[in-house]
Amino acid sequence: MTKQEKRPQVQSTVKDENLIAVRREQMIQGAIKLFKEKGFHRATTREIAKAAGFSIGTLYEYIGTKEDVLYLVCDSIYHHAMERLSSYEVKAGTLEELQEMIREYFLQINNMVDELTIMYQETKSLSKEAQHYVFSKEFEMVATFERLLKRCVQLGELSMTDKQIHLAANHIVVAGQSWAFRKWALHRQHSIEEFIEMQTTLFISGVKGF
Amino acid sequence: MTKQEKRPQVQSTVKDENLIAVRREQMIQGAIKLFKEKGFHRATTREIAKAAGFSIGTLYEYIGTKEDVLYLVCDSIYHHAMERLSSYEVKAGTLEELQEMIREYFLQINNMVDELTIMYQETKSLSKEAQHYVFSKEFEMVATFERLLKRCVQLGELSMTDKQIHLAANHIVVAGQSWAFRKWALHRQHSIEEFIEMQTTLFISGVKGF
Amino acid sequence: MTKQEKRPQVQSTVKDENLIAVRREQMIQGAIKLFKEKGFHRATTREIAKAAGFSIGTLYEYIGTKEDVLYLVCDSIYHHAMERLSSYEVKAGTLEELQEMIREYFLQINNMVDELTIMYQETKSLSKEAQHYVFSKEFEMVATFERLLKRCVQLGELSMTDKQIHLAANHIVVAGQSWAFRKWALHRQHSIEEFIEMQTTLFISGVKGF
Amino acid sequence: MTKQEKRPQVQSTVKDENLIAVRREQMIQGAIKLFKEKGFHRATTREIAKAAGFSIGTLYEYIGTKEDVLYLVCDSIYHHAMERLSSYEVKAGTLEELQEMIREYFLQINNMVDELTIMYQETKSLSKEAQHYVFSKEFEMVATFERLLKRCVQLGELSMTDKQIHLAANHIVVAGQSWAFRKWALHRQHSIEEFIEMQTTLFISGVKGF
DNA sequence: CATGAATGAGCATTCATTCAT
DNA sequence: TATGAATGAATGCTCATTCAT
Repeated sequence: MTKQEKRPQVQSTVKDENLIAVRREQMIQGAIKLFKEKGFHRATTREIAKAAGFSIGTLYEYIGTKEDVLYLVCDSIYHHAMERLSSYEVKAGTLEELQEMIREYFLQINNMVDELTIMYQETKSLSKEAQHYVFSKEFEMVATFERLLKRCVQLGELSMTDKQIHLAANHIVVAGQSWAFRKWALHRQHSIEEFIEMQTTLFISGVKGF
Repeated sequence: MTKQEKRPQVQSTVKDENLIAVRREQMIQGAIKLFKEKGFHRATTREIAKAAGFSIGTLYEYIGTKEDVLYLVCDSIYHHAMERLSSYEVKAGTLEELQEMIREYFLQINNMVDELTIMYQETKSLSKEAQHYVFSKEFEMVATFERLLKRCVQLGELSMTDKQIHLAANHIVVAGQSWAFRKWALHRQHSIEEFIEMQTTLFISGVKGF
Repeated sequence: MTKQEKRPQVQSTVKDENLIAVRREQMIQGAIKLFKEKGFHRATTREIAKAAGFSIGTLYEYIGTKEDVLYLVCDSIYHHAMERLSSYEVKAGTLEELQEMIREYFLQINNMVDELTIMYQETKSLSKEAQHYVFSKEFEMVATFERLLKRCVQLGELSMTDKQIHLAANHIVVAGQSWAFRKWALHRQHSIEEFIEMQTTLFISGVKGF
Repeated sequence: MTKQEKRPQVQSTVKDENLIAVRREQMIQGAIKLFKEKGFHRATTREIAKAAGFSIGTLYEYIGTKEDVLYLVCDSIYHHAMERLSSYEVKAGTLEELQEMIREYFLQINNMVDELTIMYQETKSLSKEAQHYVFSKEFEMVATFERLLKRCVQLGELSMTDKQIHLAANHIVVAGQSWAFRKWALHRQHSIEEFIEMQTTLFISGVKGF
């Protein structure tokens, strides 16, 4: 099991937990829109507040630092994009299941291309602590694929060492991400379906080669 | 052949071309060191000047904008990292050549892990024009792998459609990059040699599956 | 009638119109004092803010550019100095009325010698747009004298062509201004009352000569 | 007689007086062209040097401060424009001579409208010392008209007190200057000949009124 | 809780002046 | 004498953060 990173806490002077959740959601949606356009650094806190629909003063009732907004955004993106997948419980351990999992993962990425692009580009602006937390979420995704591959190996569907499994899991995670961060190079020439199909073939044939 | 993008010009008030080259090199080296630590946005022009070994005034004798420093850095990195490889002329068109090419590419990335990480992370802060230029350089790298794969297909070593070739070329380029930008996930568990070997196997077996 | 120039707008991030008016007034008073001493170019925005009684940050909540301060100052000076006069409605059309008008105009200038000196000297530092606006205000002053002279001609008090009227109106406006911008040459030798009396004689006799 | 102001000295490291004169003339011509376009403050020393046809280093061999350039320019303009006139020796002392003198003065101004505009606008940027010097030159011009008027009074052509003479002399000097600094208001509607004729009439009739 | 005016440290950039060659 | 690279103080402006209302 993965070492469970503690979710960094974001300060708020407001008590009502419910309100906090609501306001932060507004904030996140506004910020995502803004960051897409100008990136984190070029977006000002005033703009973020405005995009969220409230005043700069209110913004600071719900966060401690500008960086908190970025963290909230990254956390939210990961939550929506990967939470379901990374808690996936391996069932059969067949190549079909692997294929299906890859498909789910790639489709999810395709659903959130812009959001994920933000995440990949801005993560480095987070504090070390927050960065670790985000990385740990991604690590869970890798771990999920590892579990699945390991199962396939156990069941004799594949033959791989642990190192190969680790690398292959990372590999598939990166391949998925590349659909987002290489949008400019890939989307013009391939549909998501083609991309999934080809990547799956490439990967499955690849790991069979081990 | 690739459409040749014009290299964006960086302004200088100094006339001596030689001196410009020298000072810019100092600047680039200092900036790389600095950007590694704090990233482009958090590095101030004064710090850049200091890291380069001269005053802020002198810095601005050799550039027009802070962004120019980033461009110079990216350009230099790409130049050193990829120039030789992306102008590679296909010879035999065998799988061995492909393997060798992959190896060269990955080793080159390993040589410049930190520099390339900077590049991948900061490119988006460049002006659209400079971004295009940098992307075009990367595109050349993809094109090189495409040429090689295409040759392999022509010679019957592989069987792939053009789309598959395009995707596979992108794939291998990304795989190489991941050694840099996923340092935190990969370097602890794999040596570069292992990484190369496994990725090569994965890739060659993969494309054979087409 | 004069073509009505649009008053150039000065940006502010503050919403309370009332507060804007108050702060700008502070700013104008501080700036006038400062510009008297060192002129617009040598006064720094920090000094302006300090003279206004607030911080540099606050200054920029009420203006967009340093130049805006100058515009605000010029506009304010003209407003206080000339607004009442330049909207003057001709009544009798006698030489007495003309004399009285000149007197009013000169006295007004005498009230604001320093402010007007600033205006005459710094106008050229305004943007073309703002310059036009200020010039248009001055043009109204000229036009007022033109209307008055024209009336005198209609009533047979004077005999002048339109060109002569135009020139004479400009002449009297300049004569008034000279009391401000030639302070060094005139104030030591003449009191304002003497100046008014002599200039009036000079002018009235002058135009009678046409 | 006028108190003779000492001409402020401009520092130079070069010994050859002849060369100094040549270089300064180049400098003045370049600077005038530049100041017309952007004014003194916005023109940089580098631009001045370039406009003069030599390097920034050389510029500073012939002046001590940027302000020296402005002083040199103002001095030169006054020299060319007024030297001849302000050393004028009164002859007959008739109204015809007065008229002729006014005409000469106005024509001279018309010849150098742009240069004089520079002078009127930038004088205030000079050091107090240099300002005094320039003012003293202008004072000589006033004094010349005073001498002429005084002579006319002596010969019974006019009847004026000393104060009236002083004011009238200032008046005519200002009237001439207004042809330059109110170019925008006057040149469109009047030719220089019309302007001279009307101003002369206005003035002569005016002073006759005393 | 919400607001938005106030703050001032911080930053990119400019430019007059110097001085080694 | 002429050159132009180097310098760094100075400046306009921004923006995260605070706090009185």
